[in-house]
Amino acid sequence: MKKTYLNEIPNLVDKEIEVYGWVHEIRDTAKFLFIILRDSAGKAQILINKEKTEIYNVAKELHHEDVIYVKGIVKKSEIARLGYEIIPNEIKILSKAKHPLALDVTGKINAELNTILDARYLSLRRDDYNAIFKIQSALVRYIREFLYERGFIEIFTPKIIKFATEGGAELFQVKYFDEISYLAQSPQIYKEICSGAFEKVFEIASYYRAEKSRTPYHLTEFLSFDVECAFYSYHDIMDLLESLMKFVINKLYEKNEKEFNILKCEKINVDYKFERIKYDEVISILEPYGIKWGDDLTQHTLKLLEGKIGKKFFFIIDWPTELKPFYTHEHEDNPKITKSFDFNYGFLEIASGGERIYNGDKLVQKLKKMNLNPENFSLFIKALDSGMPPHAGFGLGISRLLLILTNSKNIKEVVLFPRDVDRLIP
RNA sequence: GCCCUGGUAGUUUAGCCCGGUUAGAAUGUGAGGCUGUCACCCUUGAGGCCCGGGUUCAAAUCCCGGCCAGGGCGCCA
Repeated sequence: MKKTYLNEIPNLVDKEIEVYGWVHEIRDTAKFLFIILRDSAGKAQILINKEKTEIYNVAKELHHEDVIYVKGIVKKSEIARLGYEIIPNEIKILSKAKHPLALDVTGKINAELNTILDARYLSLRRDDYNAIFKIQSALVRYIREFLYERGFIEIFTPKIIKFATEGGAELFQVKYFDEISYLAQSPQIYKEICSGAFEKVFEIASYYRAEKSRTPYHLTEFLSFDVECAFYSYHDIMDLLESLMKFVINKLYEKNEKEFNILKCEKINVDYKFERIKYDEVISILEPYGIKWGDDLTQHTLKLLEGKIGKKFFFIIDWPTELKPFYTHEHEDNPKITKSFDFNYGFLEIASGGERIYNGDKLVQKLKKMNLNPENFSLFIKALDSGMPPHAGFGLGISRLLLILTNSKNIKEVVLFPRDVDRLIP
């Protein structure tokens, strides 16, 4: 016989099955011992009659999170709240859990975030965290589904890089044999180069920033979803991102209802046109708060904006040139602003992108203007000089999106093994 | 890096303001009991004041420093 997964048992009434899983709950009454068994697919009640001493002698030794094997008959039950139960003919303990455990897997006694992270080996077994990461898996799957359907090529770019190229975010140094290298903070130039060959590319991977940020939204290692498309304008890219978001979120609500029910989080409505608000308009909305043109929009500022326009998905477009990275393409008729966008849900930035400079000479000019060394970009400049089409793209924070979808409070909750300024373990 | 708040059994939490109690509870864990439980229930045992210094006859409680955590800010292609 094969392992039966616990979600299958309603179809196996009166059949003998073999199940494997973890002891989730134990209730000990006068005549019966009730074990709630949990596996990756669901839960089932094991009903043990204490008069069956052979089985009871094994079962009375059970503790929370012990791993067991049960062979038994599935019975429909009016009394059992799950509707079905398993009457065992044999129980084996495969792996003992040493007590006390670091946290309560049933979630009846909650644990602090720090405890939850330290004991990820247990908190991932909790229904809520389990659901979050099943949603993450589905989210990535639907992104791939959407893009493969539209002729995109998935790429894998290097995470160990030679040059600390830009100002801005600090990079982690890595000893690379006899030279110094860095952990990539984005696939930017590599995905642009790839778009010059494949036209439409994407990558889902982790990147690194050595910033001592202590916020509920920043990590030193974060999962990014990057897209780059040749012959796309920034409005084309926003169209793509908007339809992708609608597809992915609707599909999640359709296919992963079980997980969202466990999390008890309200569905986010995406059934509207995602507004594209010009940076200029944002400034005029925020003028009463002393925000002026040229200011970056901090989280605090964006919270004020959310208060004005409400909590929804929207784009902020046409950012001042000096607020955007060196590769961002300016508007031809007004070089003070760029063909760029941020994509937000309320105050939280989820993605940013835009059109890129695709002419080598222009890029060199721009690098010099920003006090960056063109020599460090020689590969990229050659690529631009070798027939680089106009192109645009974006980078999206997967965990920030997951945070919103699962109504979580801290990004560390939705990352399996988060890395922040103070946490390198587990 | 700055500001605020906190740190009490494995976990979660009361007590702290107003110093003196066998430091209380829940859950988990050991023992026993209980008519099918479903946050089962009942009896009973074990288990705790972050670290260092100070004030005081006396510190979980007040003060200072450290470490750790959470939040706010800053930093942040």
